[in-house]
Parts: sequence; C-alpha cells; structure tokens
Amino acid sequence: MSPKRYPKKEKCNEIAAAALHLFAEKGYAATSVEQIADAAGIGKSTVYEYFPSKEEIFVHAVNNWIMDLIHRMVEQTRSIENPVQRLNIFIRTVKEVLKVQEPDPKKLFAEIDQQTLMEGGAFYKRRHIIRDMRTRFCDLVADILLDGVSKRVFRPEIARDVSKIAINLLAYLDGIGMHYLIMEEYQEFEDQVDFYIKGFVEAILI
Amino acid sequence: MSPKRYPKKEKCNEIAAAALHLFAEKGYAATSVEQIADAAGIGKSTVYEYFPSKEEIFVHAVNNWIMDLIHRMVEQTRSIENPVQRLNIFIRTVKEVLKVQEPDPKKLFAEIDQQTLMEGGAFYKRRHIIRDMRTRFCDLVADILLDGVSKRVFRPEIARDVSKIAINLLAYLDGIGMHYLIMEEYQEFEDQVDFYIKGFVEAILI
Amino acid sequence: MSPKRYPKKEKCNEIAAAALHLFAEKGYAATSVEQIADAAGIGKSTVYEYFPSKEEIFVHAVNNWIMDLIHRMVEQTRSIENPVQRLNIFIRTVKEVLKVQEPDPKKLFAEIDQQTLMEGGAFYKRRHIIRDMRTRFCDLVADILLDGVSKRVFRPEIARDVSKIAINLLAYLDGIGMHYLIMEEYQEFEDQVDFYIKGFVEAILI
Amino acid sequence: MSPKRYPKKEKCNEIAAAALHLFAEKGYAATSVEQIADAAGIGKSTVYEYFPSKEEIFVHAVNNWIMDLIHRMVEQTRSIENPVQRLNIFIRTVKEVLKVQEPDPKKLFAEIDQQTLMEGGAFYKRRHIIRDMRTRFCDLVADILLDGVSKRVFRPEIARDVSKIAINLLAYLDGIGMHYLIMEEYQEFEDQVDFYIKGFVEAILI
DNA sequence: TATGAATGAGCTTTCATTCAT
DNA sequence: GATGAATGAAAGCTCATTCAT
Repeated sequence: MSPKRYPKKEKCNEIAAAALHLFAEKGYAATSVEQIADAAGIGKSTVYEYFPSKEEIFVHAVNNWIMDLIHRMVEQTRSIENPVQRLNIFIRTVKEVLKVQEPDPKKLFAEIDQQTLMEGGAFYKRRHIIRDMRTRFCDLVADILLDGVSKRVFRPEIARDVSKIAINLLAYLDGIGMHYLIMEEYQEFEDQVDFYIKGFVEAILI
Repeated sequence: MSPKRYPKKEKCNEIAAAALHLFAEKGYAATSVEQIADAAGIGKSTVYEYFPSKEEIFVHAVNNWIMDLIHRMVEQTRSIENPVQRLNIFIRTVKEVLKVQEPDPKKLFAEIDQQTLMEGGAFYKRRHIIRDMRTRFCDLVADILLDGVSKRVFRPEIARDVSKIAINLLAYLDGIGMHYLIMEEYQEFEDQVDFYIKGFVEAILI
Repeated sequence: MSPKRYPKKEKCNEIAAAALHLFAEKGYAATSVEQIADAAGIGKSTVYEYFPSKEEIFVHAVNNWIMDLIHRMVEQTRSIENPVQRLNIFIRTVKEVLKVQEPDPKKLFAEIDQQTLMEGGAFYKRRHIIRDMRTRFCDLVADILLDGVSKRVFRPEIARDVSKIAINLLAYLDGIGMHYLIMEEYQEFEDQVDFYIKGFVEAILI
Repeated sequence: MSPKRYPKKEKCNEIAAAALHLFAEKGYAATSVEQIADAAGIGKSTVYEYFPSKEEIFVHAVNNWIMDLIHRMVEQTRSIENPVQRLNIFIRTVKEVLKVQEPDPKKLFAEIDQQTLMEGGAFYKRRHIIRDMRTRFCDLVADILLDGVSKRVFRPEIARDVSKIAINLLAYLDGIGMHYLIMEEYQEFEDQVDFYIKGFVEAILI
C-alpha cells in the first residue's frame, strides 16, 4: 500500500535471492554477510538496512523460495482430471524442481534441515515454518490420492491410510534426492524415481 | 609396530567418541575444539597431538561410528536362513539404530550429508568415504534380496532390479528418519516404517 | 533578519529538546542520531540539516537546558528582600530542579561532567561553557550572601570568603545529588539537604 | 590454592591495571579492547582469555582500585588516638588520593558514576558494589566522629546525626573534587577543602 | 606426552555521516 | 527543506591453531 514500502520489499527479495545462492553453495555458516552484500552488489552495512541479522536473511530467503515452490507444485497439478496423470505430473514437477542447478534445491533442503535440527540453528525456534511446508506437501499428495479414490481409479482401501502413504512417498523423494546428491550419478536419478513410482502406482491402482 | 602407537590410537578413539556426541548435539560448526577437549577430559592443545585439525576429528569420529554401524548391521543379519525374517531383522536393526538418543544418528546423518555436500565441508573432498558406506548398505540389502530370490521366497523378476530396489529402500529409510526428526512425532515413526515395509514385502513375495 | 532563519532556530530547539531526554535517559554514547530523529518526528538525515554533528546536538541541547535553569534560579530569587528567606528559596528551587524526573537533571549533570572531562568528549574542547555556568551559579549564591552581609543578617566576616563559601555550597549540592542518585533513597534526599542547610545558615547568621 | 590459578589472577590484574588508566583517560565507551590489549602488551584476543567481556574488565579494574583505596584509607586512620588529628589525617589522605594524576581518581569516579547510572552501563546491574563502597567510606567517617564523641572531643549531640554528617562530608568531597576537575584550578583545591574542613571541625568540636 | 598461553584472522553488528533526489 | 538509501570505519567477540615448556 504505502508507496515507500515496495522498493524496500523489492530489495529485501533481491538480497535474499542473492543470499540463497550462497547458502545453497557453501552453507549458512560458511556464508558471510560480506559475501551476501557483494553478491547483491551493495555494501556490507547496507544489508543491515534491510535485515536485522544474518539469520533473518536466511529465514526470509528460504521462506520466499519454499512459498514459490509450493505455489508451483499446486499450480501444476491443480486442474488435471485424470488422477494417474495428475500423480505423474506431480512427480515430474518434483523431478524438475530437483534438477535445478542454481540454487541446488537438494543442498538447500539439507541446509534447512540442518538449521532446523541443530540447537541455535536459524530455524531451530521456527520449526513450525518447516513443518507447515512439509504438511502442505503431504496434503497435496493426499489430495491427489483421495481424488483418485473418489474417481474409482485408485483402490478404495488406501483412503484410510492416505496420510501415511503421502508421508512415505515424500520421505522417499527426500531420501532419493539426497542419495543422488551425494552419489552424483544424476543421470540415473530419474530412472530410479520412475522405477519407484511405477511400483507405487501399480500398488494403488484398482 | 611401535609400542607407543597403540595407546595413541586408543586415545584418538576416545577423543573422537567424545567429539561425536557434541557434533550430533550441536553440529560441526557449533562445536569448538575446546568443548571437545573438555568432553575428553584433556587440554585443548593436547587434541592437536592426536589430530591435525578439527576436520580430521570429525572424519575420524564419523568413520569409526559408521564402520561400527555397518559391522553391526552385517552381524545381525548374517546367519539368518529365512529371507523374510532376515529382511525383518534388518529393518528392526535399522529402527533400533535410529532410536538411539545419544548420539542421535539422524542428526549425525544430517550433519554428515551437510559436510559432504557443501563446498569446504569436512567430507567435501572425501565423498568416497560416504559413498562407500552407502554402497555397503545397498550391498547388504541387495544380498538379502538375492538370497531370497535364490531360495524362491522373493519373486525372481526382482533379481534384475535388485540394486534399484535396494537403493530405493535405503532412500526411503533416510527420508523417513529425517521427516520424523523434524516433525518430532517419534512415536509414530515405527508404525510408519512398519506400514511401508509391509507393502514392500508384499510386493516382492512370491 | 531572514524570515527562514526563525523557523530553523525553532526546529533546532525542538530537536535538541527531544535529544535531551534521550541523553538523560541513556547517556550520550548510547543515544543514536536515529533515535533522536525518531523522537523529534523527523528523518535521520534531516537532523543534519539543523546540526552538523551529534556532538553539536548535545552541546546545543545542554546549553539550552542550562540557560533555562540559570534563568529560573535567578528569577526565583531575584526580588526577595529577606536574605535568609532568599537563601531558602534558592535551596528550595535547587531541590525542585533536582526532583524533576524527565529529563533527570542529575543524570544530565553526570553526563555533562563526563563529556567535559574525557578526552574527545563533546564538551572537552568547550569546557568554558560548563565553567561559565558554574561561575554563574556561584555568583548567584555569592550575591545572596553578600546581600545578607550588607543587610547585617549574615556575619560580616564571611564577605571575605564569600566565593569560597559559594563554591563549597554548590560542591555539596552537586555531591549530594549524585550520592542520592546512586543510593536511590530519594525520600531521604530532602531531609539530608535540609539538615545541611540548617547547619550552614546557623554558621553564617549573626 | 591451585598453583595454576595464581599466574592467571596476576595477569588479570595487570590487564585490569592497564585498562584502568585508559578508562580514566578516555572513558569506558571510548576505550577499545584493542587499546587495552596494546597497553597491556598482549594481543586483542588474549584479553578474552582473561576476561569474558569488556564490561568485566571494567568491573574488575574498578573493584581492584576501590578495594585498594578503601584499604589505604582505613590503614592511614586506624591507629591514631586523637580524633581531630584522625579526622585531619583522613582528609589529608583523601586529598592525596585525589591529587594522583595517573589514573586520575576524579575522572574514574565520574566514569563509575556514569556506568552505574545509565541503563546498560557496566555497573548498572551491580550498583550494590558501588553502594557498598560508599557505605564503607561513610562508616569510616562515622567511626571517626563517634570515636571523637566518646573521647569527649566532639560534641555529644552529633552522635545522633552521625550518619547524616558523614554522608554530607563525603558528598561535599565528591562535589568539590568534581568542581576542581572541571574548573582546573587544581592549586586552589586544597585551600578550598581546608577552608571547608576548618568550618566543619569548628562546628563539631566541644 | 601434555598443556597453558597466546594470537591472527575473521565474524556479525552498529552508527555517524553523506548524498542524490 | 526533507529524506531514503547507502556506506566506511570500527567495535566486541570467537576460535582453530601454534608453540614454548
């Protein structure tokens, strides 16, 4: 609303975006505010005109990034009628997201988890943000599954365990992303996921 | 050979063990060498008699811990004849390992992943150690599966994809551990894993 | 002359007044120009339209405050005929001044002393301002005493030492203000001063 | 007791002593830890081996200094039989203490008062230390006065108000010290005090 | 072997001040 | 006349590492 506020918000996002790349590359601890300032093309102390602390930069940057991610996931899968296709589109979107190189989302997830877990981490006292995000991802998957059940495409008995199934699917995707990040055989990653999903779909199809 | 070498190795392990707990609790970056020395009951500079750097302590500690872990996994599952039971024992051992409180293995895995991924991390130039470990876990699972195939308990067609299946199973276990670490509903963790494994076994049983 | 000049002066005083409260509350060093600007309801850089530096704000603010103080002291005591009563009115005015809560004059005096004494303090190179003020207070007391002598109410021999006596009285008032500021038994403050003054008056009365 | 502790304590005192001079000269805020380190002939970070913060250096330094001051005052006046002489010795010691150039005690008192008064000052949450000190000085004076009363040298009626009298005497000494620090006519300082004390003694002598 | 002591390099953060608009 | 934006300089503090003993 206020005409003054927008440029400030805009710049906040610019700084946060620059920071996100560094955090993904080197991690939170190893990224200095000076590096963030350099990457954003401003002076070190200027950063503090927009954020009260390094921690806040991280939280803001991650928040922006995750919100955008969730938004895209929802958008991509929203209007598709066929549940199997919808599930496939969801998986394709996940794979696409994980394929991005800059900033590498797998590294970011690792960093976020770290900062959520460790005492004194940037998200340690804000787990709720991370939990919310995970919950929303689960809800998205659960929604697709229940939609499939109601359209008599997926087996009716999965309705009862839909939340467990969604969590397990996301846990797998988390884990396999991490695995290939460390193993670095990126080319096999998609095959591997496809193989998993094939079994997954088979198991829930009527 | 040298009679002095043995006590040196012993003490290395003592220090590494003390360090491991701190690394798991607070993370690598937030653990200072002084804290490690205190925990090991020695002077700060004495630590440098046994390790050339903080990084080396981490690598050594993690190495010890993982080697022990793998050894235990192999031991537990080695001599069991029934493939289904063997798989269940494997899963039970994994769950038991993940249940340990001190040092929390889930946090350690997160920290290890972090240090493997991030530029300048302690394992960044030693990914091979972490990869080896993952490979050995995969081999263990693959071994169980192939054993089941050859005993005509598991479907023969899984033999072709045994490596993919093993990787996927471990990825899931990784991911679900992380999930519950962040969501903190520990009590549901075992249920969730059991639910997954039930579907998994059903899918591979003849 | 210039019609613009007057509003400028007005605003200077407004800013200085706002600053004075902050200086009294938190001290010179701990008060930032931003806080002063906020308190004055203007932008930070606008402050620099009216003052060339933070130091100048302090000097101006203190100057205004002290000038007003002296003026009031003189006004209150000017027209009283009876020397004893005049002295009492003077003391009563001092006590009243020291009782003010916002801005606390004792804290201000402490801050002024500090800034006068310490190398690089705001008044370090302008001691003359503070000295002038002290001199004028002394002169006021001396005037009261000499008036009493000439009216044959105070002992004639004090005339010779009138300046010493005045300085000592003011030194005492300074010191006792500070004492009670630190000891925080404000309620006893007036009793203590009255006790002192009683002795003082007895000693100089014929 | 512990043989390790003593050298540490010794060095603490050395650093504190070096710091005291700087604090007296430039004030607490304007003295940087680096300057303290330089003055003590050690590296900046070495200071933090001995003190956890700059504030603690100040508190320690002031504490040492004040304890020594009180000790000397007590020593000087302890064994004197004649109450008038004892009072004079007390005053002489005060004057001597205030005459010291390095570190200037008057400046230090000003700085201590400042740090006691201002929110967030080094002594703000430790007023009790400063109050204790003031109380001990008062007790010393009160002791001298009561001794004089019991020896029938000082008027018996002062016994009732001994505490008030002591406070007033010290307030005066505080104030006059400050006065001459600002006015810088040091040479007149002693005359002025002597003049005051002469009147003071006359008033209490039988 | 063991360590107390020392430190340099680097971090996050603050703030008085400048300047284009 | 007023200010939002930017910043250089400096502060307090941490910590892995070195070294003499």
